[in-house]
Amino acid sequence: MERRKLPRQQRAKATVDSILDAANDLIREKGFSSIGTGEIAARAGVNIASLYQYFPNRETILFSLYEEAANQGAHKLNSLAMKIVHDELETVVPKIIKLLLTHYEEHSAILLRMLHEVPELRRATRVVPFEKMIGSTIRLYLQQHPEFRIKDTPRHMFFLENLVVSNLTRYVTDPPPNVSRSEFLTHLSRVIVAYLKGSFS
Amino acid sequence: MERRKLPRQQRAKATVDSILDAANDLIREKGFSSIGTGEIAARAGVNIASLYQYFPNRETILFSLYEEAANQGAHKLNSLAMKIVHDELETVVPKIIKLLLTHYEEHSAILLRMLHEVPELRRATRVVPFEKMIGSTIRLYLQQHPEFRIKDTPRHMFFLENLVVSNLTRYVTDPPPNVSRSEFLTHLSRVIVAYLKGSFS
Amino acid sequence: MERRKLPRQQRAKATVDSILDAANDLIREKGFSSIGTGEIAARAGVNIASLYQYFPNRETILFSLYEEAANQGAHKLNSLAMKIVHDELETVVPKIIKLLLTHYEEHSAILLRMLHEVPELRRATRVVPFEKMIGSTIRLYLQQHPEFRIKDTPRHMFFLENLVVSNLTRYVTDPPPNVSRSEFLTHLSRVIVAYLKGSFS
Amino acid sequence: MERRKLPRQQRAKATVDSILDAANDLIREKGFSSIGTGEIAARAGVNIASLYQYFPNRETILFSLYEEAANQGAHKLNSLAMKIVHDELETVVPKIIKLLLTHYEEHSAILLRMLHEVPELRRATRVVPFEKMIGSTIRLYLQQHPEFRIKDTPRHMFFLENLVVSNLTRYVTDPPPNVSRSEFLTHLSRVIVAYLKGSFS
DNA sequence: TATGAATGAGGGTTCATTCAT
DNA sequence: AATGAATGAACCCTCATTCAT
Repeated sequence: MERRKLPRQQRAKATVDSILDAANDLIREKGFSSIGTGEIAARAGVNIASLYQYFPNRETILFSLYEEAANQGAHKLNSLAMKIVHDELETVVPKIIKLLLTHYEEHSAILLRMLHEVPELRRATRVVPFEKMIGSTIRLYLQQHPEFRIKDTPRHMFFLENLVVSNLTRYVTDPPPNVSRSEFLTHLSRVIVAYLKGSFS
Repeated sequence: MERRKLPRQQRAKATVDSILDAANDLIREKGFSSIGTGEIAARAGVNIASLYQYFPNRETILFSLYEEAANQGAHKLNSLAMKIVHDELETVVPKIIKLLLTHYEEHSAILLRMLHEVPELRRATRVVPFEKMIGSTIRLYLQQHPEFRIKDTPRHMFFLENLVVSNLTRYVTDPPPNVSRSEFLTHLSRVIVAYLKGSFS
Repeated sequence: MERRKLPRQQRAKATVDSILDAANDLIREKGFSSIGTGEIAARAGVNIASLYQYFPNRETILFSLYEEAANQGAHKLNSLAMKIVHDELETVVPKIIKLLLTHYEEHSAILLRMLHEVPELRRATRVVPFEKMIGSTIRLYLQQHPEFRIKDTPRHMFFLENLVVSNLTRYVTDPPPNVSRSEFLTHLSRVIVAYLKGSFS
Repeated sequence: MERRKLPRQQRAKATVDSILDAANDLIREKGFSSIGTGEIAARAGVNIASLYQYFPNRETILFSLYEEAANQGAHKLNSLAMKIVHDELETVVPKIIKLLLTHYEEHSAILLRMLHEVPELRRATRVVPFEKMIGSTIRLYLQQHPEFRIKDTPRHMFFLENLVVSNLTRYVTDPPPNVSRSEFLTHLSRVIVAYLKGSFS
């Protein structure tokens, strides 16, 4: 699951990037299971053997794609969280949710469909699902705000994480008719805030 | 996508069933993408050409499997809903949720993983996802209870359906540690009831 | 190393035979390492997938070829040996040697070059080298003729087997100029007889 | 088939040597057909392109290896032969045989397996098989000892050369159980002497 | 009807060798 | 002179599906 060798020269970096880009494009167009290494190489304008100099097998290409999108998202998420960690809850949540929605929209194929459609990836221990990263951020937030009635219990973490991830996921992959983006964001944020404030227990 | 011919004779029925059973078993063991028609036929003790006499292609087998599990679930769901439609909300919801959880647990491979891992199926118009069936039941219920502050608006339907389905789904496929089944059921039901009673708007 | 399935119908037997024949021809023409499954199938006029229905991998094809040539030779050898077992040594040996030479000549590519050039075959435990079969026959003969001064000791077996096999082998693969076939046969037989009679010990 | 350029500098000589050594090691470990140029270069700690600066193709590397082992053996053989050319036959033969056995044992992979397993080498006209070198020495010896009843006829050369080479070869590659080295050497020498003295004609 | 046989199309991967810096 | 990068050509093998008895 490791890359085979790291590109040292500029030319090689370009090759690797074009491979990754090509894979990305093809995934958006055709899904995962139907694309093959040959097709990726062809689209990238790269010899198939070159592809295999940097990626030991097909899976690793997909894995790299996911890793990149997830890490980038986690980075954005954490940056924002750091900045607004001391704001009011009603302000924080919508901002976070909006950022996540945007990121999911930009990388829906990779982040949302890939782990589902290629279950082997999930089994690859090195893959840390983006959802877990979101969960970590939520947990961190809760720990720094002991005033919430909702604590870091397994149950609440489960529901919270799911509340966030599943609604975003579904809004992107299976968008409901007649629900505008802002309407969705507002409502979801409100539900989350209500949950955090413990309107249920 | 239609079955090729309906089995009129007893023997043919048995053949079809053995194919479906074999597919079911293999799916549980190895997932979807890795199982092939030859393997299914072999496991079923049926000649590969016979298999193609009843199923025009690989997809149809999977489709039949899904259809059966979904319809059976919908049937159970509706039966229960009819019986308790006039009970109190706090009684109705946990019963429904429990039934759904049980059904999902029994058919997790088919109902939860298959549509995700085999995206072509989702595109097949004839497949009605079980989630939609759940949505319909919810909608029906809402229509018969105009006293709820939550109405049958697209937004509420979206959140409600998702609340139910995603939590059940995730509880089955990615069970949280340290959250007991009954704890989960209770909490989920409570959240749903709260949502229905409009604790958020 | 087992054949994958046995041909039951006449058609299938023909397919298998044509594969084996094609492989045989190609081996004579080009050697072993350079021929591939695709080439064999093409030459045989058979689809590559059909080939793999009867042979699980490339090696097995070569193996089958060897097995057939070796078994056929062993059979001829034993038939002859049974017939003349009670004749005089000076009569027996030339007949045996001539038979072996003829068999080697007919199957030189398979029997003489294959085991050398494809060392994996030798490691395949199921392959019984033809040379061992010859050795067995020699041993059997010695046991039935206790009057010889040469006994069935490891050392004598080693030399005898080698005397027979290596000279025949080399005569076929690397024929000496100016040594006629009959001259070779006569001389080799004479040496063997001398060795059997113990002109050395 | 020529080396591409002769190494003039010290560093280049070292590079060539490390390539040859690496190839040698790999051959002992894995055989011939399975080792590739990339592997050799990696093991030698040399860039693959550098390798191709000294060897125009894969074959040449193997060829160089053979050439070195064969020439070294021929040299040892001739040195010894010169020294003892006037000794008694019964003394000469065992010494020669022992030297050859030792040399074969030390270079069995190269001298015994390589020409067999890589038939292209044999076809390369520049390769003079070690066996031919042995044959030459035998012939030379016979010419200098006209008192032997065995003359330098094609037939006798064929048998003699084969007697020596094949027994040594087989003893090394396929050692018989329960035949000690010294027993083998003694017996083989005795047979050779007997043959030279014409105990058969 | 049921079964053995056949097949087209592709899919992942490797290797010897050459190019460009 | 030495190295990282690139590549063309294969090769082994599998699978969904159809044919023929």
